[in-house]
Amino acid sequence: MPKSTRQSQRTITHWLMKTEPDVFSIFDLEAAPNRSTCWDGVRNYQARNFMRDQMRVGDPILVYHSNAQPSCVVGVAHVSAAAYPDHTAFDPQDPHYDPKSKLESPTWFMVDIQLDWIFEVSLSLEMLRSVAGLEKMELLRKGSRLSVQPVSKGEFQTIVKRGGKRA
DNA sequence: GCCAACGTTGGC
DNA sequence: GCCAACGTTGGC
Repeated sequence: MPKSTRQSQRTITHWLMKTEPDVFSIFDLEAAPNRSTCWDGVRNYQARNFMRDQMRVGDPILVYHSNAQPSCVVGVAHVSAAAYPDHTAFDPQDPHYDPKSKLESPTWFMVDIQLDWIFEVSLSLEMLRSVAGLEKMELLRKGSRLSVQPVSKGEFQTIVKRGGKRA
């Protein structure tokens, strides 16, 4: 997409973001200053484009624990800062270092997210597969690997309703 | 640990 | 531009 039209028509307003709880869990997010963090380390172009070109401050996010036992949607956050360059790509010591990302023309971007609430009930993939209205959800597609992905408003509301709010 | 499904790389 | 080889993600 040409730069001039990158941000023209916005079609997505709700999101799901994956994190491995062994690396950074929703409880780490809860414990972070201001219950917020920069979402660094995304190294996939489609996911980057979503963050850079579509996400806006305030957009709601489902937080998903991948590589967990079982993997679950665990709570709700929102975008608290729009996309800016991911500095971890510039640092040779960082595991997410990428030499092709230059200070003057960064390849990788990140947003900040802030926790809203943790679900009373974690929602596993197995459970979500049985919920009416989620048949087309990207997360439930076989082979789905996108770490930042769109969620429809309906899907979002259905999931939030099931999750409840932890006391 | 296995392996399917993807994304990226690089030879041609 | 094609595509085989390779690396990664992530459920199970």
